[in-house]
Amino acid sequence: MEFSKRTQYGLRAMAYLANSFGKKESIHSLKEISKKEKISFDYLEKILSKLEKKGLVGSKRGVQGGYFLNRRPNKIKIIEIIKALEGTMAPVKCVAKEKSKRYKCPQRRACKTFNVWQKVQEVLYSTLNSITLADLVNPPKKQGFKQGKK
Amino acid sequence: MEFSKRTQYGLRAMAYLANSFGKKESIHSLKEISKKEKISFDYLEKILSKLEKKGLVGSKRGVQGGYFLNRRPNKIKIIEIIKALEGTMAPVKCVAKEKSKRYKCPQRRACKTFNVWQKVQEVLYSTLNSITLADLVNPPKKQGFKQGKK
DNA sequence: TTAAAACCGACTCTGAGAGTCGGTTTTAAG
DNA sequence: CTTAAAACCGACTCTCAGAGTCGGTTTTAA
Repeated sequence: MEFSKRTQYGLRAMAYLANSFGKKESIHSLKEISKKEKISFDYLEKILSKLEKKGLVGSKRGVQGGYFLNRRPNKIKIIEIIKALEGTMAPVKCVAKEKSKRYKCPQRRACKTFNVWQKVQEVLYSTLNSITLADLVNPPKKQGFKQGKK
Repeated sequence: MEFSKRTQYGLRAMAYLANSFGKKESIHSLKEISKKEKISFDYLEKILSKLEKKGLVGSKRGVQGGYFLNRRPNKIKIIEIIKALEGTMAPVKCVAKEKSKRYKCPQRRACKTFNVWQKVQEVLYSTLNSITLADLVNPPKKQGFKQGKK
């Protein structure tokens, strides 16, 4: 039950980009990000490429190019990033919201554990749906985030 | 970010045992459980063995033997089962409560994402800490569980 | 005495995750 | 117009934990 490195790295990279959003230099090369965040250059590339395809970041090719956020940090929910990289937010296949990821086990009807997993998903969802990149860069209070509704 | 089959199976088996707790036949053989829950006999054995070592289930050897819950279902929290099988409840290594599972990454101090993972852990913890096996066997309401505090 | 059960360690098999590599295209700057 | 810095892309390897199997040992009720 661990989030993949992919997701962890991706989130770090996004936070990095968010940190300079709106400022003078808000576009950053792969090289820079990977160096600063100590993430393998080649691997990070795949991650950012994925995030780009999902429309979360934009890119500019050529000299002076790099990546940047496509939206204001407070408009990018953490759950979007995680879903983009993890594919789903489901703790088990049978509760996946995405049709393609879901797997309905034969004994679904009788399954006593279904509700637990559903609850877990719900709670994860509502939590990560209520935090944005802006909250990371500029934490709301001394610690932690406020509880969000679905 | 999926819970392992191990955990999923384990929870199902526990729910199965909880279902007959207190009744006439509250001890069940591996063979029976694996058949009813459609889980590989050999694999389930390893799972129950683990749960036994953690004191969650008891066992009786020999003819007429089997497994049974060591405590009343309402005294067994879901989080205990998950921790026993998953090892930890941490979504990433750096927030693991268990010293042995924790990994403090070099740039911890500057990490903008730490709080998110901590929040996720907190929310998972408080959720699964508030649900017991009894809730599975006999769901509280038409659906879902009430929110629990840490 | 027998058969049903838990117990146990060692083994295999597989796939996803993590990371690497080589080359192509785009583009700002000199 | 040339060069170098960057994104882009597909194919490749490598590893390990998870999932499952197997063969044998011990315990115990009937």
